[in-house]
Amino acid sequence: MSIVSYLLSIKKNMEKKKILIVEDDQRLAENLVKGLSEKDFETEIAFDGQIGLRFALSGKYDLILLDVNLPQMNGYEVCAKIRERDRQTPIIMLTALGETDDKILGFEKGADDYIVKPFEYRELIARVNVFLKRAYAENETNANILRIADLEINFESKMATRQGKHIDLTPKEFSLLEYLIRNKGKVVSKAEIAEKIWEGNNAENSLNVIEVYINFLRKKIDKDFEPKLIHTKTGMGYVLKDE
Amino acid sequence: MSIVSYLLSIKKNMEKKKILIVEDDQRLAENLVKGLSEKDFETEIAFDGQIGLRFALSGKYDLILLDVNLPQMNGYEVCAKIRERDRQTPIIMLTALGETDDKILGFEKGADDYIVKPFEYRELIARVNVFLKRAYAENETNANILRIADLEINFESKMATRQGKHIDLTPKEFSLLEYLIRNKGKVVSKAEIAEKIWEGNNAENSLNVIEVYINFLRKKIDKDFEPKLIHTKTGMGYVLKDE
DNA sequence: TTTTTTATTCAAGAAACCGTTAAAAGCAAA
DNA sequence: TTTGCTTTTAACGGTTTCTTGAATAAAAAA
Repeated sequence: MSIVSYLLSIKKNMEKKKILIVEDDQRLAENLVKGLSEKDFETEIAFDGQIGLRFALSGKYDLILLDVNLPQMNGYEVCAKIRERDRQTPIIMLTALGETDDKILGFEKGADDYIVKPFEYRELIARVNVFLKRAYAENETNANILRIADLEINFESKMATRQGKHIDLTPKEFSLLEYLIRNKGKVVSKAEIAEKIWEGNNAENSLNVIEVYINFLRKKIDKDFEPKLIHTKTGMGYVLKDE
Repeated sequence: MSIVSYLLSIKKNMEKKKILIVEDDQRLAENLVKGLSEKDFETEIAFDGQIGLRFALSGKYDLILLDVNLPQMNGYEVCAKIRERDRQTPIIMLTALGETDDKILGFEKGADDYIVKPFEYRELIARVNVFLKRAYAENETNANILRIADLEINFESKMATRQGKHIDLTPKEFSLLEYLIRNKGKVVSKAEIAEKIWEGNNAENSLNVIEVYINFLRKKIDKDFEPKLIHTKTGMGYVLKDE
């Protein structure tokens, strides 16, 4: 399989990737949005460093484009603060400064790449793809079974089994459980779940549907088994863990 | 922990990383070896594309530096052939060609980065570190953790542990403790805490809630342990320190 | 030492959050 | 259209978390 068709096959399987653009130059920001949308990325813009940081920490982006010269808080600072909490999400710095010292500073603060303006879109997009491809490849290592304790889900049959017993799941139940397994050990907030599984079109109020679905899942995968796998962290979210 | 000290701590823990240099310009190749050895990398050189490819496929390298203009087989071809077998190992292309088209071609063939000669060593090394850091971080479930003495808080599981014992915290307790740890060694006033953790909407009078929460924390993280970590500076505020 | 200020602790009520049920709404195949 | 299944909404009770005020204790000032 060629690299190109490999990339295409990835693109097809994945939901749209979300990119956060932190950039105060409105014209440039809009151009970025346009360029990235054409390539099927979802984008959001933050016009200053402080807002950018807050957005970035929401955890809903797959990659962050970060300008250096920003109002409120400069890009290096934003980058460092993001990295205090989140070492995962790729950060590409975007700036007019082309001096090596500036680049080194960016890398020291935890940036993954550093693109000097003016740049060509094609290059930007190529670099974005490098990091997304890697991030994606990591998770997808061996294909179609995910496990935790004696519970496993199978993507081909869209079924779960626990202690070898088959469990039927509806599509929503399946994707919720998938999300929880992919994040096992990590507390995921209802906002996060709404974002990823309910497409974010949920207003804040209607997080109740998640509670209901957690309840469905518990009945199916925890009720008749030990140990319980779904745990509630009141005020924070849910975790799937084996304890 | 700062990004820099984090990187250092990784460096210390890991065995030397092996880098393959595929480059026919002998002078440049030797300079690369020298520059990288200084930073504690192990290197091997291949002077043409075919040999480079054979070395690369041996799977023993952590990263590959790949020139484009090579005898026998050019760098794009080598890159493509490596990627047929191995999607993992990071490849950084190294070339005098700075045209966007060339870069795009490199990325299409599966390169991860593309550095244009002449370049500064510091930048090269920074970029090498980006990819090694990521490759390394994957394996180490490198959760985001803050520490002081034998106490740590984990942002993923939203739990604290002291002397290896798990401690459950409520959301407010967690963010208060986080704030104290981030400011360890520094006396933080109740006004400051109110501002950051209670959103400042508290009038001055009701600082009592903070005293109550400090008390909650003490019960959970200090009561059964030595040494005490939360200290009161009457009239000034609280400090978290190890003494 | 006494007084005054500041901090700790406790208990109880308020508020926010979660689990559960039932019923309505949506949807697709028969 | 009817049927059967999935998804969503709404309501209510129970639980956990948060806040408050008052009593007690400790520290600083007089």
